[in-house]
Amino acid sequence: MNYWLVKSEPEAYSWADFLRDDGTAWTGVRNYQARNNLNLMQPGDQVLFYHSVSEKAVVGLAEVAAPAAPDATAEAGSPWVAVALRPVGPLARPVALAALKADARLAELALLRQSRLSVLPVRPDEFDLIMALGAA
DNA sequence: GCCAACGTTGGC
DNA sequence: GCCAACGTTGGC
Repeated sequence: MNYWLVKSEPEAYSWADFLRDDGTAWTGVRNYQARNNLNLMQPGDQVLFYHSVSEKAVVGLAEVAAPAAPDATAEAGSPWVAVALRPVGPLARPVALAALKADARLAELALLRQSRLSVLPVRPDEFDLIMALGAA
């Protein structure tokens, strides 16, 4: 079991949209490093859902429903892939970026080190801590 | 709205 | 193969 974090601008595709759709194909990733992370995802992996830009908080938990497959929104023959994600549930309390930065135990969190990457790995200890911070 | 970080493109 | 120019992302 591995842990990940995906980012979405809520104005483009929000957690509420994700719940409404009861999951979605995570298409549109056009960065090789992010793609490599998508390729490493396995069904059942847990995925933190992060709202970037306007909210800057982890808002929910998703899981991988299907592994990487060619991204249907990309040109045929292109290297881009998508995984299927399904919602697990919202965090009782969103965990703000500021809270992540404030916790010394998250100093190595990939999100903080590579703020522009949209699909990031999360260590098990980091995942547990973020889930604890997001619990009621 | 600005700017830093960083990936990509294209000229040489 | 290098590097300047440029575009995009995302925090502030």
